[in-house]
Amino acid sequence: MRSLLDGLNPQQLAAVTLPRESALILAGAGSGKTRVLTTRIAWLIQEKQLSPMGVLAVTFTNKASREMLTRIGAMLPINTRGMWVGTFHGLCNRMLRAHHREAGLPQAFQILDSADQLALVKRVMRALNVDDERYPPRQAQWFINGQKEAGWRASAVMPTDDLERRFNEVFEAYDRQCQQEGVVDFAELLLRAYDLLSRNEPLRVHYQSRFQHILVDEFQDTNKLQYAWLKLLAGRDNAIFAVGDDDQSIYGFRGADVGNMAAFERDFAVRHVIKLEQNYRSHGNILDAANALISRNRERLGKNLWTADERGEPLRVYEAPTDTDEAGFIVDEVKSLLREGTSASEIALLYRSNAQSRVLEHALFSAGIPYRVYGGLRFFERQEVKHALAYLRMVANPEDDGALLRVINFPARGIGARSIEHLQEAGRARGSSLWQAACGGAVTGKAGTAIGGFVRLVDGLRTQCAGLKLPELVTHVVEGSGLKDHYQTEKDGAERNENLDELVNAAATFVTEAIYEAGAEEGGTTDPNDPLAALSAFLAHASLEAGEHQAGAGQAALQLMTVHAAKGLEFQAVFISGLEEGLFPHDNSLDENEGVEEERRLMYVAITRARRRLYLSHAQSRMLHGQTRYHLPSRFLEELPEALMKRINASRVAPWAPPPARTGFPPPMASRNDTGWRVGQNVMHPKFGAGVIVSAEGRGADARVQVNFRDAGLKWLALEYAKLTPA
DNA sequence: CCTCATTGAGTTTTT
DNA sequence: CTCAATGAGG
Repeated sequence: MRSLLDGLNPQQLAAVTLPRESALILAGAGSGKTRVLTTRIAWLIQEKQLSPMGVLAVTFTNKASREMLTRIGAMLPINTRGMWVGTFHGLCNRMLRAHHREAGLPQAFQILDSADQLALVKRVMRALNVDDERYPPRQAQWFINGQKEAGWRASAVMPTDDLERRFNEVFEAYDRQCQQEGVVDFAELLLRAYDLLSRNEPLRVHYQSRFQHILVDEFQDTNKLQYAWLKLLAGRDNAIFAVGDDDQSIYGFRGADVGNMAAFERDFAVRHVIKLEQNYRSHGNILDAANALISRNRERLGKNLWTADERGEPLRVYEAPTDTDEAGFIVDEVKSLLREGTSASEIALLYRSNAQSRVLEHALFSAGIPYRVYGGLRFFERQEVKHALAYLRMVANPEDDGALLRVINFPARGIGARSIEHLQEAGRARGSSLWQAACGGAVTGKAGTAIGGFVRLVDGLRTQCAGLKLPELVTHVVEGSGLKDHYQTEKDGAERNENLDELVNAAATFVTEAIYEAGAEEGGTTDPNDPLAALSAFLAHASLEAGEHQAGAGQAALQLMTVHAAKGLEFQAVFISGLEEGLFPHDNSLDENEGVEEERRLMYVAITRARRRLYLSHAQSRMLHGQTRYHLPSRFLEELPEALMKRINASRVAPWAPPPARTGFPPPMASRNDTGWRVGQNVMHPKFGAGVIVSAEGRGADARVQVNFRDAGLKWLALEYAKLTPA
């Protein structure tokens, strides 16, 4: 019989078979970290007679947790359903559903996604009369999430300035409103689960004695609250097996704290730190480039990837005059890769920000190459789906003001802004939900009649749905709400109605596949046969897995995504485009603490996605926000060893050839000025260093140019005095 | 109350 | 440029 441990290298084997004690596994890119995680779980169950229910395995994405379950299922003859393998949010949701009473939540509590949350923040701010010019709702949302992720409620926050004081008032009112409506945001799922365990000793003891082994994937991405939750579950006796890579920490901007790795070593007196440094993914040149780049970072735990594989090809570097040319180059190369037999789905086009996908898409579309963009609008975030979900939320819990506001006048039934304001005033006056205000006939007159119609509609749906199974229930709501009819008559409604049908399918799939895992927790109150519980579980699924339900996923298509979205994936050939100062590294990250280091890690992640071939490209000029912008090549290009690279265009494009005119457009205002310098030209200044000319004006003694310096920023220079040299 | 036009802002993002 | 959010007019 084939052993679980066959084919593991010594480090992997050591990690998999560690005794029951906390350990940190530093797993480099492509070093087989998922294999180690899943094999350890299987090994514990098979060789150490650990019950599958004694394992808690946490990941960040649904995809990763599904992958883990699939692999465990392939290794062991057990039913993985019901195992506690999931995302932080998914597992907290599960815990809160099972103990909603102890957690102070209604049985049918709903989960707000970011958009729902922002809407609620805005609503609260309006109620508090907060000036949204001085206090932008987005920032308030960011503040609230930041506090929660650090483990703080509004009552515990010590505001340091006026802005924070105001935001904290919003925070407090927001949480009160959430409680009244019976809704929780993503961060609240974690905070509430943490509070539940820390306050409820019997429950804590119960889970602590159950989860003898806790395994954490992508540990470098945990935030303070997630770490605290893990510590609570670990208690004194349980072992945490943390797998992570500090070099791939790219979510610092949203609260991930690499410091948790050091804290973990200290707090858990970790004796075994195992480094997985053998890379099974990339050719030598690619790996060397990645190593050279990341060695520039100061804050590292230290790790050097190596491969037994051959050196492979050099990295191909291309400098294009414009973003359009860059896209054209990429399309040409893609075509030849496809001709050579590389599968389209094995080719990835990566970029730093989503806005950059447009040019690439345009070029690919014109060339007739099938592609798929990740990170677009997700299924459960589509307008029509959100509307249907809002009706479903009203069925599950009519106190949900957010859901009510979304659909009270959709499809239009004559309830305008004024009527809604009246309703909100009434709700505020009685301290009740909008639904109760509406039922109580708080608004009179013509508007009252319309509102009454809405109340009867929702009441009708609620009674009619009482005995229905989930898929029928969804069908009934989609039709009974009038959404179907509404989109039937709208001109672009056909696709929307297809998505509504797809929602019914999603509900049917959910029932057969997912629901029973959530039910029947010991000590819990969730009954899988209770239709309300089923509906709540489905709605939670919709919030927590917004992205997973995508059409046309399986087809052979080129993969377009941001570098962030590419983490964890690998491809035969990878293009990293837009390697320009200001874009990658991004301007907005440069002034942040360690911002450049995080950008560099991002670049490291990008490089290490490639197995065999890696293209790096940049453009001298680029359309950004409707304007032509000129950027210097990214510093990251200079940080890669020249010996590993092949500049494939050196002969084709002279350094300061004017960008060719685009057909149908006036030529970029580059060439025509009297200063003797060209916009877009790279220059050197004795004091300010490297820069690029952004604009130029005047002549003779008045001639001056505006230069964007990499380090010194934007400057106007009088050419009579400035010692500018071409670079 | 609804539709069209103007204005303004615009990293990365999973849950 | 392109989307979202406001404001004027039907």
